Amino acid sequence: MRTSDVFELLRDGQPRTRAQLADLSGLARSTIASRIDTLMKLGLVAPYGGGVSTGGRPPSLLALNPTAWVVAGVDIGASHATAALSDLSGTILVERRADLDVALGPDHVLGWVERVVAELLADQRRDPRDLAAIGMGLPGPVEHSTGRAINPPIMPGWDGYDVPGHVQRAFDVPVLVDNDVNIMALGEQHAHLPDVADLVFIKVSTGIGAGLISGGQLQRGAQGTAGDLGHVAVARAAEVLCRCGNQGCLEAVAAGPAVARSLREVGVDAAGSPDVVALVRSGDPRAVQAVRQAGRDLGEVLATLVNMINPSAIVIGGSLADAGESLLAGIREVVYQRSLPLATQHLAVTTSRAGERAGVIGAAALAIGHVLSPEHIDRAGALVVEAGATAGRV
Amino acid sequence: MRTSDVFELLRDGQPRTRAQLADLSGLARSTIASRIDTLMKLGLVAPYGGGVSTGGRPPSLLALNPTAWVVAGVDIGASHATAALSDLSGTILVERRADLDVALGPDHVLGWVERVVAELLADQRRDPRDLAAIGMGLPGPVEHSTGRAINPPIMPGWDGYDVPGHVQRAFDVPVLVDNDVNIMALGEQHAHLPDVADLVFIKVSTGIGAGLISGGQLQRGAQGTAGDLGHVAVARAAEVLCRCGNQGCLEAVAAGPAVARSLREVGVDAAGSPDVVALVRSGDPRAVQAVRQAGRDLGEVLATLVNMINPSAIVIGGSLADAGESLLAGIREVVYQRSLPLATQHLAVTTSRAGERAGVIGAAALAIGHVLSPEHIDRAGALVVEAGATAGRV
DNA sequence: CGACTTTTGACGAACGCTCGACAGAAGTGA
DNA sequence: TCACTTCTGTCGAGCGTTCGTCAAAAGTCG
Repeated sequence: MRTSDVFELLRDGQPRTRAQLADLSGLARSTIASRIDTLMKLGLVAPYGGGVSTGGRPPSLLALNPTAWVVAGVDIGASHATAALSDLSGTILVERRADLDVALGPDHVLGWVERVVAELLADQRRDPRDLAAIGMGLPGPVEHSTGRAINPPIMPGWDGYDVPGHVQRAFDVPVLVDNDVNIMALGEQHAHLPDVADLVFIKVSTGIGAGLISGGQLQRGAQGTAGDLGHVAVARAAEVLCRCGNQGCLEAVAAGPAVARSLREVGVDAAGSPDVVALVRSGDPRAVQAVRQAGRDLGEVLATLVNMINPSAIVIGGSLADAGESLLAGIREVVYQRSLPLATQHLAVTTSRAGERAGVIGAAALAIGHVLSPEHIDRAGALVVEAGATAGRV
Repeated sequence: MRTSDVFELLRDGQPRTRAQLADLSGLARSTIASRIDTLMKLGLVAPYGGGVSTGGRPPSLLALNPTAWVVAGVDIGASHATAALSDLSGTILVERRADLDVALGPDHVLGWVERVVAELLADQRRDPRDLAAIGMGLPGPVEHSTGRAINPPIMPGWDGYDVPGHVQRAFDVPVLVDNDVNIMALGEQHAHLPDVADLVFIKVSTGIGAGLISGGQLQRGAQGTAGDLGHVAVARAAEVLCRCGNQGCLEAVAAGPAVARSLREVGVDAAGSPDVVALVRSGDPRAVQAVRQAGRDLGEVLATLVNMINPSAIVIGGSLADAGESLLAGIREVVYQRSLPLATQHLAVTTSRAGERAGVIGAAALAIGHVLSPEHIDRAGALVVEAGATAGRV
């Protein structure tokens, strides 16, 4: 069948003529035509304006049609949840956010997810059958291959729960689940496209975690616990006891609650990340200093990370990242001093481009990556051909 | 063509009958038969003893034939070089080692390589055309995609040199080049097969470097400099000046020369790693203590690495690794204390299984991975079919 | 030793994919 | 308006792949 290899040529979003596709693929124009036909039946490819005539009939430009299907991206946090609908280019069409305690358990939370996704579909006047896949992020360790949470610390009732199974009773589509920080890393990668094969996303809020994208692939590690930065040792935390029971953890000095605590110790009233951020924005020098120091502590760990996995971008997100340049300055200060020049010469250290939406964008990207994979396209193409279907039903 | 998907079923080395292959692949027995025929013409698959009859004609077992082709694995060190011939299972058939200064330049060194590989082929009475590919490791940063060294510190004359181009004038086969530590990581992965998708190899000798295999893939990073452990900061080195010009580098306290220096400071005569290892083996308590401390320093960095990329095995190699358990004990002491239980519960910290041969085994594995890739197999299969060739010539 | 069972290799039919050709459509330029 | 150019879509021919069948081969079992 190999419908997918023609699709791959259009995957970059650039419109092309049939002749160009034939040249690029080496196939005959008529072969291209029949495959384009399949893709147009699926709705994945659509005419894109008219081409410019060179003296004869003008060619028709063809391009990926991002509106063929929609996917849902869901970001479950500890105390809130966001669900969004996205087209196939990763553009968020509609979004809904709610306060929702993950501790209410999977039945309650997934019930909300299913209800809201159905509402969003209705809102967009899309047939539920236009939904091609669902991506979801959970605030704890997830076994990506099965979509189950494993020993999550803050999610009572979720351990080993079959999340895809539950959701698929409502929507019979692929459900991809991953850790929320991994999801956010994917979201940032999407915001930095094209050409970011090696990106590290750091989330600094109540805890500290990282999502690692290396060689274009999300790295999950042997037990799926890769990216656990929070409990790496840093010098300044040597005497500080962490909630994990160990001493010296990064999280114990650089996460939101730790920075707030350090401010309280010098008489500033701050309860958590939001207070700290507000103080920094108001220009409070003690808060700026405290955040910058947290950045240095973080930078100590990131310098090691840079030497080891040599990313091209480090993106800082999470609630404390809203403190902006103060945090970045501390990080850069240490990273550029402690890492090798070769590794840092093209390294960008920035705050999140996707912001609060990183999670849902990444969840949608995970779903899109699945449905636009060659295997999925070929499967869908074979179905539409054999059925002689009239529209993009799969 | 898709000869490769049948080959993939035999890739694990297990012999199977045609009927089993048909079941596994879902193809008809007759289809399997014709593909097996192609693979047997290539020599890649051969009859493997006889099967057990279940009442009728006994089936013939088929298995991958590792002797169909040979590959060369070459490990270039700073002051010595090793070249080996390997069959397709990664078994080293013959090996030659020589003192050879890499600073003599690419012409001299690659001349040696080409001469020795030709000799080894003659030694094994293999036709030079049986050579399918060459894998090579160089002691410095390498751009793997082009096979060129980039800004190598200890390889004058090699910067930007087209290594594959030179070698291919002597042997017209694919030439894969990589960093020597990456190559050794591949060698260890081969020695730990099956099922080591996440392995970190650490080489401790004059310097300290790491080869990272994550998700089954060698991770090279954005500039190809991933795995640079030597210049990560550790607490104990804070005041020590490193050859890189920075202070606090791991290498400055835990590499071979650093350990030797620390011994000289307490009056023990030791020039480098070999002396240190000899002293440890003789039971000198000061040397044991010094090596163990180097292990602790290393462990500090590795604990961070374990939390971040969550490998299933850490393998220690390089000349200082010959000091054995003393070094490992120091590493384990810190890693198991500083890393999260979830990440360490299935973590193995061991010395190299492949030992001095890790480099050539890994270089051979790199070459084998290339020639047994589906693309290469299909290309070779198409050639043998269209040519109606009589033997496994490609 | 002969009947039976199971595998093997060969063969021809069917199928699907790919290609080139051709007629029609949609513009340009005189 | 007409000749010319270029693109589109359809169609039949050709080709390779895949499959089922069948006779021969190579065992087991009574």
